[in-house]
Amino acid sequence: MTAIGFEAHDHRGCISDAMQKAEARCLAARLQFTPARRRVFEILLQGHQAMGAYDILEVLAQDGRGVQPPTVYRALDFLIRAGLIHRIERLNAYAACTHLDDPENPEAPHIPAFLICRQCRTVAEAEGDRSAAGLADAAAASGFVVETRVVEAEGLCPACSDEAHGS
Amino acid sequence: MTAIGFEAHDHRGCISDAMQKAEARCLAARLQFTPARRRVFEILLQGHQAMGAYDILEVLAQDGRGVQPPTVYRALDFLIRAGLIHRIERLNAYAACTHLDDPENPEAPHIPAFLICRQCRTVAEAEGDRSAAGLADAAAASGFVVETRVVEAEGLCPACSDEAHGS
DNA sequence: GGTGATATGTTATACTGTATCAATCCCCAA
DNA sequence: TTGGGGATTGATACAGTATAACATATCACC
Repeated sequence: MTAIGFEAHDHRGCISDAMQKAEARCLAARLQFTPARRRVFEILLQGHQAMGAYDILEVLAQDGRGVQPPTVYRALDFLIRAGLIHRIERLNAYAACTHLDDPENPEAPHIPAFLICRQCRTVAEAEGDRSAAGLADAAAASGFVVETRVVEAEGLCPACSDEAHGS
Repeated sequence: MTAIGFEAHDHRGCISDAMQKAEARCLAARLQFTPARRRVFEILLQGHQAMGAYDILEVLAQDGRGVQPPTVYRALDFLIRAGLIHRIERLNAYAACTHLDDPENPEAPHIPAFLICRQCRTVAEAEGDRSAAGLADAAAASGFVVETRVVEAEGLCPACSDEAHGS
């Protein structure tokens, strides 16, 4: 269970890697990875931060593109359906998926669990399958049919936590 | 792990029970359970459904009270801090807590997990401590300090599921 | 009775998301 | 080549969710 996002890494490579994987994924699934969608994905890759739809809108505006909310929401919808990004319910925000690998089974949407720093908004993504086990039990016991899950924790990331302690 | 909400029960008794427990809890914690707060809690107890803040506002309006959004949000904030209700992130909605018991340790906020029916909006609340275990592992591994958690599953409750199958 | 903390009233506004309809693009078959 | 149909984008307007800011009132407590 790795939690990318709180560790130093080659960010430029990380972005281009993700873009390539996204390309491959859309190609394989016959999804149209259009410029607008590509750009929104790129913006979300810039930090490992959650961004609101209107934050993205601002960046797009700086590009000189059309800047209506539906444009952004459509791109976000697409990226979510394609499994390239996730919605962070707690923040009403969106973050790029950091588990684009899985060449074996690219279709299977994983069950993500998020660690959200309330201070710097950095989001780390962990596999949440184990987290989901308890839910599955409760659901099974009551006859509830689970379709989607949300597992999120909010708190302080290592860096902001250190800062807070003045260390 | 019981999931109240999908089972038949004495609803009137369920409401008055909850009100009494809430009274006791606020008294013990020296919190002011004012009429406005009491009324909002009561409204949320009416169904085991999640209600939006503006849904509650409508009901309050029928009472002939002041009907500004801040009134409702303040009451909701209070009830959440008091542990009497929970916010359902997935729905931007609020639901009364169904685990007001725990006379041993009323202070300790439990970790709730919700089963949300996307059709009838009924919300069942299960203990989510096990669900949180996986998250705790991931957090510990990366040095993340968890403060709050969100564990929610959306799907079909037994009744709506049966309906869908035309049985 | 005075005082400070808590709670409520009121107005305005910010933030988040969607409905709707028109225009465009692009693949592909006839 | 042409045109038909699905998917995408543009653009306007609006719906739904939440909070800022300031004034007023209430209450516990001294």
